[in-house]
Amino acid sequence: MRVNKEEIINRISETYSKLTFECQQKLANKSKVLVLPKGETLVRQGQYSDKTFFIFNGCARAYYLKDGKDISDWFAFENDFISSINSFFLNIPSPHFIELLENTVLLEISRKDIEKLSDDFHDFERLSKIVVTKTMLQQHERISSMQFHKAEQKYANILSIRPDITQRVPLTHIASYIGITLETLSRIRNLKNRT
Amino acid sequence: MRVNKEEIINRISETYSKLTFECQQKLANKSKVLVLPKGETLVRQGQYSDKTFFIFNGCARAYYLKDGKDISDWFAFENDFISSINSFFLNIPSPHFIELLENTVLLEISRKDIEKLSDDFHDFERLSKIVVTKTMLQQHERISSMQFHKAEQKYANILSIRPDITQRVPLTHIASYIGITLETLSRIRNLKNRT
DNA sequence: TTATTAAGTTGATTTTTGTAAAAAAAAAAA
DNA sequence: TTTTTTTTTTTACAAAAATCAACTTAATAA
Repeated sequence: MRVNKEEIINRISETYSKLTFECQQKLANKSKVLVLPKGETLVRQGQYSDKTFFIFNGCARAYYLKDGKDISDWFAFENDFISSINSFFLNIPSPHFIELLENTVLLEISRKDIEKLSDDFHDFERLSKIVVTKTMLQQHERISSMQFHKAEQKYANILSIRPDITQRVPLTHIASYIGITLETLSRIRNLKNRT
Repeated sequence: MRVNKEEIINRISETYSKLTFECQQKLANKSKVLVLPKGETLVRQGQYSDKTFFIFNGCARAYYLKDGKDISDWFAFENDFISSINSFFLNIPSPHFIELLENTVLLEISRKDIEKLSDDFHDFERLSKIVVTKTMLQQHERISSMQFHKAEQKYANILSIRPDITQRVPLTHIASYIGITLETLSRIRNLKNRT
């Protein structure tokens, strides 16, 4: 797949917060386009990951293994950013894996370069603030949804936020993401079908 | 209680990200020190709240009423910021109340002024990014803790983050914050005592 | 295509937690 | 202090969801 780096950066600028031409160019110098197949692992548990990834198209998943169980922590679709957030922000070994759930085109940027760009360009600092703020608001939403709702309500909630998720993400991952077992999710869905 | 505004602003600058003297002065012009007693309500449900509050000392709680039940959404202690996050960032009527759990000294700043300061000062933009990032990381931590842990582990978790919370916040609020009932929390605490 | 593996469903059972109501303890007010 | 109110604990019971195991369906590879 042929992809143009400038087009990706332009999309970031349009989606989050406008960047000057100069800043976009500097970002282009520092970033790398990756075109990768479904199943590819971007980050492994235990490894330091100082990269953040912008999904141009496709989708990715962050998850961790807890007592051998696979627990999904985050999904990112087109126009979302994803990183191993603890490793990226706290500079510790990643507790997460990140893998691609579809063939995906993404832009990779390192923390070092983000820091440099944030130092040099006020508008880049703003963009990164806006990205973080959006993530923070999504997490807040997710906490509300988890805090005193039944499994059925949590599932309804994620469907309302992303109606196509069941077409793009295996149910096991959706289940662990909302904090229920696959079996419980399966039952919920069957109740729905019968009505 | 006598409190010096410059001292509060200096503490913000030291805690999160250094502000130039000029920026600190501008912030002083725009902000207001509040000295309020325990029990005071800062924000009511349904009201637009475009303020953020920095807790110099004391503590505050954001909560909402869901089917008549009081559910704690956030606690803020000294050196934390608190706001009705949906109202503040999305400019919608607040789903939350915010109340003080102790006699509290705080600094109030409006969104309009934060935006202006962020436009005018790169270092203020950076500070606000850092505040949001810290909140985002705390929420991430909280999600992990809620996702696949039993009530007991969730309680252990909050205690490890803030060991003095049981001395400062009624158990009802701690329970709803971690998404369990007061009765369940009470059972957990008694199991602990017997070992 | 067939074989193999992965993903999702179903049922029986157990564990965990919520609900409701009452009692005890602690804190605040008179 | 005594009274009143708030907070926390305790119990019995019900509901929700987890676990375990078997089975079905779908997807992938040979």
